Amino acid sequence: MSVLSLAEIQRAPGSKSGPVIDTIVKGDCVAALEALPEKSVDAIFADPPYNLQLAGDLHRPDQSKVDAVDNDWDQFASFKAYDAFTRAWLLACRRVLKPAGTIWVIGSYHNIYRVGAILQDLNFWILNDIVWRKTNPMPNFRGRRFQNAHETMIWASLGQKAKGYTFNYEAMKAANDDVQMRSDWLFPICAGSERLKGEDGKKAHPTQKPEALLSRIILSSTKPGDVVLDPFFGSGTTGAVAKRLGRHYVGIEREQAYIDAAEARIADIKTLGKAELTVMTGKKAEPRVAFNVLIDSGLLKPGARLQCAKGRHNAVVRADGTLSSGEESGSIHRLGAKLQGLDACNGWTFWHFEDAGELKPIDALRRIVRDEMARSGA
Amino acid sequence: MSVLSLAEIQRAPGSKSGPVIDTIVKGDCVAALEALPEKSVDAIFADPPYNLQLAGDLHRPDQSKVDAVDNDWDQFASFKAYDAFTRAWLLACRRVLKPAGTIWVIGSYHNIYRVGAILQDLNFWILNDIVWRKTNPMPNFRGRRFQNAHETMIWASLGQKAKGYTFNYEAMKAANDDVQMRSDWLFPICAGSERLKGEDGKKAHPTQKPEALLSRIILSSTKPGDVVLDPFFGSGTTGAVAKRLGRHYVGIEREQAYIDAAEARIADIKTLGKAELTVMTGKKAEPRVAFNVLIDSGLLKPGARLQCAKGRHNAVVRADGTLSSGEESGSIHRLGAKLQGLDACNGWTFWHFEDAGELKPIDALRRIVRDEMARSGA
DNA sequence: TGCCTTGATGAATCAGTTC
DNA sequence: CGAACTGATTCATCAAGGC
Repeated sequence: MSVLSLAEIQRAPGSKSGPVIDTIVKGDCVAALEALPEKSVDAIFADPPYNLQLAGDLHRPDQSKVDAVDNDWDQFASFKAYDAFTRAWLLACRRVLKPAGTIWVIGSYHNIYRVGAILQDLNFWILNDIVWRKTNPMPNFRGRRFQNAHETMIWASLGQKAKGYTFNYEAMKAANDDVQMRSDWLFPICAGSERLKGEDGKKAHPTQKPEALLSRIILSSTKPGDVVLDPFFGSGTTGAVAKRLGRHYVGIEREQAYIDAAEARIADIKTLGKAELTVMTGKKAEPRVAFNVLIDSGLLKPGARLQCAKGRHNAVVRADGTLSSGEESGSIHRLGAKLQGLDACNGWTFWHFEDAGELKPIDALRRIVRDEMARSGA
Repeated sequence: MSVLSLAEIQRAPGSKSGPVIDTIVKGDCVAALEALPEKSVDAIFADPPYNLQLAGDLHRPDQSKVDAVDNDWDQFASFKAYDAFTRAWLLACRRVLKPAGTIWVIGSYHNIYRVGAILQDLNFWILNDIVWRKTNPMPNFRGRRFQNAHETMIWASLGQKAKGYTFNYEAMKAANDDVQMRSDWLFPICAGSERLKGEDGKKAHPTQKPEALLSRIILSSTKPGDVVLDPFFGSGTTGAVAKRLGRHYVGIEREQAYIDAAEARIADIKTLGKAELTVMTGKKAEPRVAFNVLIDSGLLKPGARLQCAKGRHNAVVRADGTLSSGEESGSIHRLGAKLQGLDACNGWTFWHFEDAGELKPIDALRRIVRDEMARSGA
C-alpha cells in the first residue's frame, strides 16, 4: 500500500493508462478524481458528507451531550451548495468508472434525496435502493419522531443501456438461505473492537461504516481482482474489506489523521485465499452446449421422440439438431414457444425424453455433457 | 359521504372557510387542491404516480406475463415533466395544510428521490423517512438485481420552525414492545379479501395500499376528529382507514371507476368506538411487549374482548395497541397490573382470548407472530 | 369437511451474444 | 448498430379444484 499526494498521482507515469491501485490519494475529492485515468475502476462506494444541518447541541435524557457529527466537512451553506458539490463529485466519478461499472452511495434522509435526484439527472440508472436496517440505532431522545433506524444506499449503473454490470446473483442467493437477497439488509452499527480509536481512546472517525456492510456490497457487485474506488475514504473500511476479499482499492481522503488511521488498519488485513474467494455462479457461467452435441455424442438419436412434462406436446429429433412436430419445426426453444403460443421457451427444461418409463428433461443430458467437458478439461 | 365535482366544490358556500369533509372530489389533483380552503387539513397522505418508465414486457420463468403498471396516469415524458408535476401538487398541498400539519408521501426508487428533493426545495422539513418492508414482495425474475422488497415514505412538516405537529409517541411506543417505534415497518402487501376486485374479478386498482400501513400512519400522526387529505385517492384506503379510526377524510380522484370502488368500500366501514380510539398518552410501561403486531397482522381486531384466566377482569382492544376497561386503560401489562392492584403484570400470560369456546393466553398469538417473523427474516 | 395440489399474481425502471 | 438468436429466471400468499 502507498499514500500518494495529488501531485504525485499527476506525475505518475502510468496515470493516463492504468489505475493507481491499493493506494490512498491525499487531496480534494474532485481534484483527485480528475487526476485518475478515465474508465479505470470497476466499482465505487461513496459515503459523502450527510449535510446534517444540526441547529444546536443535543442532550440525552440524563443531560449528557450527544457527540454528533459537526465536522467542518459536513457544513454546507444551503441545499444549492450541497447540490453543486454532489454534482461535481458524481460527475467526476462517472469519468473514472468503466462502462460496465456501478456506483454505491450511502446517505440518510438529510442528503439521500438530493443525491438520488442528481444521480438520475446525470443519467445514472438506479438498479436498486438498499436499506441498511440498524440492529442498534441511536434512540430518538426527544420523543418527537420515529427512531431513525436505517440508512439508504443507492446502487446505480452508468445508464439504462449500460449492460454487463456485475451482480453475483447466485452467491447472494446462496448466502441468503437459497432465496433471493432482498433490498433490506440488517447489520449492527460499527462499534466495539471493530471501531477505530485514537490514542485518546475516542473514535477515530465519526461515521465509520461496518465491515459487514461493505462485504456484502463488494461481494454482490464486484469480482476478485476488481478495483473499488472510495472517494470519501475516511477510516478506510472500503479498503480494508476490498483487500480482505481480494479486490484492489483506491481511496481519496483529505485529512491526514484519517489517512494515518486507515493505512495502519489496512496493513493489518490479510487477503483471503483463492478457495474462499471463488464466486459462486449459477448455470449462467457454465459452458454453452448446443443441442446437436447431444446427437453428435449419441445421447439422443435422430428420430427420438420428445414430449413436454405433461405429454401435451411432442416432437421428433432431426439429424440437424432441430425438432419437428406436425407442420411445425425449429430449434428446441423456438418450437417449444410456438407450440405453447408463447414468445419464448427454455427448450432444455421444456422437452423431456423417456428413460426407464420416466420422463426426464433433456437438460439432464446437457448435464452429462458438461460433466464430461469439465472432467476432460475441455 | 358524498362525491362532489370540482365545480360544486368551488361554489360550495363554506369553501373559503371550512373543509369539505368525508368527501371524494372528482377532478385533477392540482385544480381540486386549489379549490379547497387554505389551512384546512391536519394531515396529507399522498401516493402519487411512481413514473415507472418500463421498457418492455417482463415474463416470469413460466413464461406468463407480469401484469405491470402501464396506466396513462403513470406516463411522463421526462424527469423534467415529472418534477414539474410533483412541484405543482406539493405546492398546492402546502396551501391547504394547517400550520402544524404534516404530509406523508410514498414512493419507490423510481420517484422518491425526486419527491424528497422537491419537498426540501419547497421548504418542507423532513421529520423521518420510513421504510415499508414487504413480507411478500414480487421476486426479481431475471436475477439481475436484488429483490425490490420495500417502498419508502417521507414524513414532513411545513418547515424547520413549524411547531406543534402531532406525533403520538407514547401510543407508538406502547404498541411496539414498549420501545420506540422504528423507521422500518413490516407489512404484507395488499392481497386476498382486502384487495378490491372489479366485476371481472381483476384488481380494481393496480396499487392499492394495505390498510395496516395507513393505520399506523394515521394513528401516529393525527388525532381523532382530524381531517386527512389524500390527493391521489385511488381505491380509497386512506378514506376507509380514516373513517374506521374516527378521522375525517377528503379524497381527490380523477377516474370515475376508482371513485365508485372507493365510495362503496368506505360505505361499508364502521367507525370504532370512543374507547378503542382514545390515544394513549400515559407514562412508560415497564415490561417489554409487542402487542400491536397482533393487530397489524389481523390476529386480533380492534374491539376484541380479552379477559383474565378466571374471567374476573376483561378489557377491549383499541386500535392503537392499548387496552381499555371501564375508566382504566394502558398497555396490556399496565392495565393487567392496575386491575389486580399489583405493581406489575405480564400481560401476555394474564390476558386471554376465546378460541373455539376455550380461553387461550394472547401469548399464543405472539408465538404465531414470532414464528412468522423468524420465517420471513424479520 | 379437510387436506393436498395446482395455478395465479403482486408499483418491475429485470439479457447477453452473434450475425 | 440493429436484428436475430439463444436461453436464464421466482417468493409468498391466496384461491380453486381434486380427492
